[in-house]
Amino acid sequence: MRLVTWNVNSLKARLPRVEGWIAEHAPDVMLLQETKCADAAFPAAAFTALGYESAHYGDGRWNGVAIVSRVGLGGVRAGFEDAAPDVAGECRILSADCGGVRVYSVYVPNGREVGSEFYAAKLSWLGQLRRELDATCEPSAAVAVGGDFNVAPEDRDVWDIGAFAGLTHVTEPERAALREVMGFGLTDVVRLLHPAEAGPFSWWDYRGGAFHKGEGMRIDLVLASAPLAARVEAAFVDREARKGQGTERQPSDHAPVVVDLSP
DNA sequence: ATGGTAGCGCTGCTA
Repeated sequence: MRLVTWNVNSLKARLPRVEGWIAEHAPDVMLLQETKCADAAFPAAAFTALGYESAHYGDGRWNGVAIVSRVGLGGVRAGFEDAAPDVAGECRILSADCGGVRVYSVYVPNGREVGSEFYAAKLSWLGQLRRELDATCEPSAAVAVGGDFNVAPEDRDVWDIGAFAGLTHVTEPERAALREVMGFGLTDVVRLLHPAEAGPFSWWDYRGGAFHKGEGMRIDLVLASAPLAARVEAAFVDREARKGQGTERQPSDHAPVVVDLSP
């Protein structure tokens, strides 16, 4: 089973690229983030035409998450089961059962500035994610939590840690909150299969030619429970999908993260 | 050089 997570930065703007990527890479389950559309505008028919079921949770201009599957799609839950008041109201998590795996598509808040109310909300959201897992699944089952975490787990997951002094995505509280999520019993499977290298990065700023300068970050993750992590045959970032700046159809600023699982 | 790009949508916010 091929499981993919991809922050598409507007599904409307990216649909041709997403369709093309599906045709070329034949994913079984795709976790999408930043669809930037309302449920009524979600292009479900485009996925149906390709042989996929889909579910979406979005309310308009920002955020929005989706799950697309050709191996079944049931038990869909939009949002947190028990949303705390400080994390309610944004469409950032969607979960479902696909091919025997409980999958979560997550879009962690960016945090904006360290110390801001948005930064506090990001830490709170990650805490809520851990509680969601505790309440809705078991680490002994096949569970995958994939998405844009907006946290670089280690210093080597950014191009130059010196450039991040005082900035979000690399602070210890963010990393500690991510570790709390993983403490549920989840393994970062790209890191599992790439134990010694920097990155591989999954996001590059649109500005300043960051992609071509290698100035990226690894913030899109697939976290798997132990039974699922044991099935990982490959885990990689498709950098090709980040290319094509200046062409008619722009790429997302994120590349797909691909995980291949044995039956 | 306090910039830059992309998306949404029409003014400025978000990333």
